[in-house]
Amino acid sequence: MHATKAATGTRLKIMELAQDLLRERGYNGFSYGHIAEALGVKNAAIHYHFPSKEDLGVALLARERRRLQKWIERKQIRELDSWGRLNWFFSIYQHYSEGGTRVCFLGALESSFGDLPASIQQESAALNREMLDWLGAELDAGRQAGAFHFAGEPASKAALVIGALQGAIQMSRLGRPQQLDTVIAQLKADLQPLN
Amino acid sequence: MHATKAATGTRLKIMELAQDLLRERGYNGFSYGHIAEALGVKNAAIHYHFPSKEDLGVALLARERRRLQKWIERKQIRELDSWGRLNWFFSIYQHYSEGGTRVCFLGALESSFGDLPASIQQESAALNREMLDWLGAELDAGRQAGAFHFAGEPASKAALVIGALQGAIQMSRLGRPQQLDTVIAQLKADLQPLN
DNA sequence: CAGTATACTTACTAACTAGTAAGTATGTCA
DNA sequence: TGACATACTTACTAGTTAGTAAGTATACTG
Repeated sequence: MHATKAATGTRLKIMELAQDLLRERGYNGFSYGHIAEALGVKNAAIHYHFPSKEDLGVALLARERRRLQKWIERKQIRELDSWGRLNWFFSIYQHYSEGGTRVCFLGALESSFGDLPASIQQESAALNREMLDWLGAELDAGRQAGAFHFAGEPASKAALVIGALQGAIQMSRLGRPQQLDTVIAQLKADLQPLN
Repeated sequence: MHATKAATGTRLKIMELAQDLLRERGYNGFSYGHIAEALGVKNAAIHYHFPSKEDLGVALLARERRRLQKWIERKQIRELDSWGRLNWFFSIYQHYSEGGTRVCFLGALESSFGDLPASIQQESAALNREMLDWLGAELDAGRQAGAFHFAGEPASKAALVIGALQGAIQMSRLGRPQQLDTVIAQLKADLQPLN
């Protein structure tokens, strides 16, 4: 009596591999054939678990949204201070980067946004909104507590921070693997209280 | 006796259209067929001007690099003050965005970077380097002149700014067309001298 | 033991992809 | 006038794509 079907684990393996391929080559850069070959099965096996590529994309984004919510609600995270939670948020992107070989979900999807299925566009927008909302509230609370310093609206600063992380992880692939860490250090310096 | 062949202008039209498609749908999201159909010619006509898709991509990036250099060297730009040049740089991205429908060149290419031809990867890296170098020097000079205020290395701040612009232009497509302007306003607020 | 669900494989299709070879219309120039 | 270059078209190929229909092996279940 499982919550989700995972008898042989193929479904999970497909998702893991698809996620890596998506973040390495973009939505139009990977095929069911690539996944099938890497897993040693036929492409029809992938269609059995995810009838269309759209289903697979939506499943990946929905899982990432669930993960983000779980992370946010986790006791270990909630017990950290403002800087601790911010560093935890940065570490998500550092993990995404994997040494400058991959980008984050939204960065991988946005560049081909124009011909993405509507459901994937919607899931992307929802994930983006959830990240912006969380970080905005976090920056707001941290500034009120004196942990952060910045001008303007928390929502604007949150957009800047997430945009910078997304852009930096992409730049890291252009022969500049240290770029993400550099930008994170700069973001932290810019948020430092004045004295 | 022309510098470049442009008798009927088809070559130029191809580049304009390819640039729009690239920035709307990514490198793997547009085909010679799309360009040919929109121009009312056959796909072989595109191959006549650009034998391979790689040639077309390289031509687009090389042109963008030339444009950036010309812009930088232009007298009108050189005569502006630090904030004037920075605003001019921001306006490039605002123009790129076209109301939240498209992203910048590097953003469009980086998400499928893994399976891009080597020559396109190199041109992308060169364009990125040139932008970072210019903005880094600009921020350095502006801070020394007292026009800007920021902590840390100019190169790091330049990476943050360009990353934020690249990320924000992508976020603008996720149902948040105002996101680029919001981030630009925040970047400017963060660079403001303290008193 | 029969029936059913799961997790596939085999074998296929229609559409699209970049790219090519050969032919043609038009203009330029000696 | 004739040779040549430019800018295409026609007609094609080989490979890849997402997706489907029908069959099969295995395990569970009443």
